Order: sequence, then structure tokens, then C-alpha cells
Amino acid sequence: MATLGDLERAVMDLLWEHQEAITANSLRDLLSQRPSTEDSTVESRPLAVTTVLTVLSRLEKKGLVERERSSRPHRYRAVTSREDHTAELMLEVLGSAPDREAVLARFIGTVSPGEAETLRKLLGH
Amino acid sequence: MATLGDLERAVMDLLWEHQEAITANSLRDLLSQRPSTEDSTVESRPLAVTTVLTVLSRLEKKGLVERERSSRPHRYRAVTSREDHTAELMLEVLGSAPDREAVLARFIGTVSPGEAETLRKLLGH
DNA sequence: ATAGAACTTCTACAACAAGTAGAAAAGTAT
DNA sequence: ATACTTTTCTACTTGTTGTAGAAGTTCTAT
Repeated sequence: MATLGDLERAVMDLLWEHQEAITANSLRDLLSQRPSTEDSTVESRPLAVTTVLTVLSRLEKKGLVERERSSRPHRYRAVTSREDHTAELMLEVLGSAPDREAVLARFIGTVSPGEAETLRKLLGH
Repeated sequence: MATLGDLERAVMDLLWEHQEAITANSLRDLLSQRPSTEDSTVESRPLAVTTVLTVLSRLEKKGLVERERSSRPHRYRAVTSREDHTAELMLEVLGSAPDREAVLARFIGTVSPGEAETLRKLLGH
């Protein structure tokens, strides 16, 4: 399902950081501060607003973003939190295969001790 | 990184089912039995072997497949097990964000009771 | 050793996703 | 009404994937 491109991802990251819905113009400004590829040598021209709007439309079509059409410069917000979205993606990757448990075993083996501790608590011993 | 197309995925699934390395021809045969979209009405022409070879080359480039160039019809095998691959993908999705624990919390909330039990055991006492 | 078969590599094209943005249309404010 | 802002439409470019023919290479059987 939802595999995001670099710009789409950058936009989602900004939306996730913002509790309130924000406009395409604000997003463009925020994006121009946040250099895409951490390449300090080049100061690239900021994106056109239409570019941001196109991306937002696509994200809306994908169900990741919704917009307030009521407020005049439309305002956009993420539909789900980053955590929920990531967790959903992980589930999607995990899938409904018969080897789910084996996958989980491998997965668990890689989390940090601190996280393992957290998980243990969450699972309620 | 590795987002696979439908055919690439189908090929990987077959390779994962096979312990031994197999040829492109065998794969083509297996693929023609396994209908891609479960659409029983249409009996589509089997793929050309070159198609399978192209896909295998791409999977090789992605590091998911390796081939025995020694045996004459080259034989292909998956580099990692499906479980390992899936677990890696999950980790990739989880990423190195600061909200990893929050994501894990959401994630854990969705696994089945049986799986939760398994996880509990895996995490130790 | 050689012709034909089998196999691999090269090249190519169509379809689609994603980055990018101008042109045109629609809404707003004075 | 008119100038300005915002949104939608349309479009081009690049990269990925499905698809496979053409060309090149390597066997194999005689």
C-alpha cells in the first residue's frame, strides 16, 4: 500500500510534528528550511506551492492526510499519528503469513535491552 | 530500500519455499501454475523465460537473490530466509525515530494473544 | 569440429509512481 | 470590477516494474 517518496515523507513528517492543521504555504516554508538531503553545500530554490499542493492531494488520496476545506487557505493535517501509521506499516509488513511467529522472533531479537524491557511490561508478565 | 513488485514478490515467495537453488525455467513453470491474481476465469499465457531472468537479475542487484553461475542453467536462491527478510523490513519501517517505543506499544497491542504469549517467552522470564 | 539447441545478456517499451511546476480556473477583498 | 490569492488541471521528467524479442554465448550431439 503506502510507500512514500522522499518529498511525501518530508511533508508527512512536518504534519506529524504539527498538532494543528497547517497551510501549504507554511509547509513550503518549513520544507525550505529543512534540507532534504543533508547536503550543506547547495542551497536549493524552495519548492513552488503548487508542488506542495500536488503532494498534499496525493497524500489525501492515499488517506494519510485530510484537509479543512472550510478555512480559506485550506489547512492540512495528518489523519493518524506517526506512531499509529508506523505500527500499521509494520503490521502490513508482518502480514498474515503462517510464519508470523518466526518473524516476530527474529524481530524481537534485535530491539535494544531497554525496549525489550518496555515490551515486557506492555505484554504484562 | 526494497519494495517489491507483484512479480518480484511472487518469485521471492517461490525461492523462499525452495530450500535448493532452482533454475529460471523451473520458476517459470511454478509461476504459471500459481495464478497471480486469483482470477479463475482467465488462463493467461505463461511468462517468457527472459522475463523471469530479468526479474531475477533485478532481485540479484537488490541483494535478495544470488545465483550459482557454476551450474549451467544458472540456479537461483534467496539470500536470506523469508522470516529474516520480513523482520529486517519491519525494523526498517520502525526506523530510528525517537518514538520507537510508542510505535512498539501500538504494534504490540495488535498481535494475537497467542503471539503475545510467544513474545513474552522470547523476552525472557 | 560444427550445427542446432539451450541459455544468458542486451535492449526496449509500456504503465505507473513521484517530483516538479506552469496555466487556467475559482474564490476573496477592496 | 479588478487585482490578488488559492486551488485545480495538465504536463513533463525520472525511476521502477512487467514484459519480452534480438543478439550473443555456451553446450551437446553427431
